[in-house]
Amino acid sequence: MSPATSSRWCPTPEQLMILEELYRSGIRTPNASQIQHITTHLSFYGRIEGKNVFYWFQNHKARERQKLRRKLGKQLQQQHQLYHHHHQPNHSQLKHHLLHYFDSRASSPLQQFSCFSPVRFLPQGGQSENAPQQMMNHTWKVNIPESRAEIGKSLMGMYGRDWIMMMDAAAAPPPSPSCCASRPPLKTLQLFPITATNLKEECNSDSSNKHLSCNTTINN
Amino acid sequence: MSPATSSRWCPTPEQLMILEELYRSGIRTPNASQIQHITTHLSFYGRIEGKNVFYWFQNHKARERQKLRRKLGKQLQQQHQLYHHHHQPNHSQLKHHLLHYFDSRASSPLQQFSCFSPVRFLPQGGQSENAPQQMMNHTWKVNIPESRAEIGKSLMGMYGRDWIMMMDAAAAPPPSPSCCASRPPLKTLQLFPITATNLKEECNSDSSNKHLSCNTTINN
DNA sequence: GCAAATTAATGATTTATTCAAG
DNA sequence: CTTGAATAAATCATTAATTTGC
Repeated sequence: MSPATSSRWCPTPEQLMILEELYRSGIRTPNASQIQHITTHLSFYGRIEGKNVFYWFQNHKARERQKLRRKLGKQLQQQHQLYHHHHQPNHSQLKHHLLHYFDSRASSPLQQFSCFSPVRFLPQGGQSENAPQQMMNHTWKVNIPESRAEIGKSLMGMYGRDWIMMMDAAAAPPPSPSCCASRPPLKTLQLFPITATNLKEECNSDSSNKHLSCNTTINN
Repeated sequence: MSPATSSRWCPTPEQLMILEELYRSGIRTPNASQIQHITTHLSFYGRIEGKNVFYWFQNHKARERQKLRRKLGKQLQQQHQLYHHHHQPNHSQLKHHLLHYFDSRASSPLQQFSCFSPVRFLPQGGQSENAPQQMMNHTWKVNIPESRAEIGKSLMGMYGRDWIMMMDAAAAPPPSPSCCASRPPLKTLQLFPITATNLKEECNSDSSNKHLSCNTTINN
């Protein structure tokens, strides 16, 4: 029960706020670099690891989706029994269409190709171009001969397209590992100069079929 | 299309054979150490990475399961319409029971607790106790201060319980990276002195309910 | 007020499904 | 058509809210 023995990550309010803001700004499936940066940044507010960020986005996306799914289901059902009793336009399918909003590939195409752009917040200034080699974001085919002992804790994310490898960003143990350490708000505000492409979250029924038609025509 | 650019791993026959043998011997969900060892060993027969091993077991387990599922489904259905036409004993549930064979936690309990035992094959002799620190299998809370540049390619397996981190075992580039490089059989035979606990693969219908009862009574 | 007991949230794992190379 | 790779869905498990009886 001691905070050091706590088996799972307990996000501080600041961490949570930032994560949610990033999510709102369009990030759904951060890749290795993004996770690394986010983790580094958030580690300032408390202990955190890459996997926590990874999981958080995965869970949050899934749960927002299911929330929306439920809401839409109820809504459509209601609408249905109010108006036309027959001639059903296949609700589940419509729901399915709408839910494409949450697909990481479908949403925010910008974030798929620019590695760092969505996470422009590093408090140490925006010199993210100065230390690119720390990320080794290009290949996982290098031969590291023997220095096994100093691997980092690293992440295999069967995610971003290739397996992400990154050190745990939360190297510095924060002085107050317990939750709810309310720090000064800091630079949280300059975090999101992001061209939020297509978010909208509480999606309102329309304009989603374009997505789908695009998707469905691709395969088969 | 060139072997260096090939987008996905193409297992050599030897690699495949060994993997299947390991699978038959009871391994379903190898943990970090096991993946590491397997990868190291298999890398002798051709280029391979930890994630390949990881994926292979995942896919193989899933597909054996679905194969069995289909077979059982057909079989039961057939039996059903041959004999008693009514009084159905809930087939889907029975299938569900049988499929517990494939659950990594349910099967081969030995492999869950002994890290190295199922993979006792290291060709360099069984001195696996001499270099334990290369695996860092105890904690993911160490601080690696700055040596980011020499991370390995590492794996985050949201698998064994904690995130596995391991170097890619296939450090040495094999002379013939193309598939189907038939090497001499080598020590493939001394690989499996494993106490195969409960395998049986082509499971024959009975004896599976114990599993389930054990599982269901635990939670709730 | 305050713990024990319940319930709700959510972090972490595992399984199922889908995509796409060959 | 097979199967390696990737993603989404379902599930498990632990922590936080909340309720309840005292």
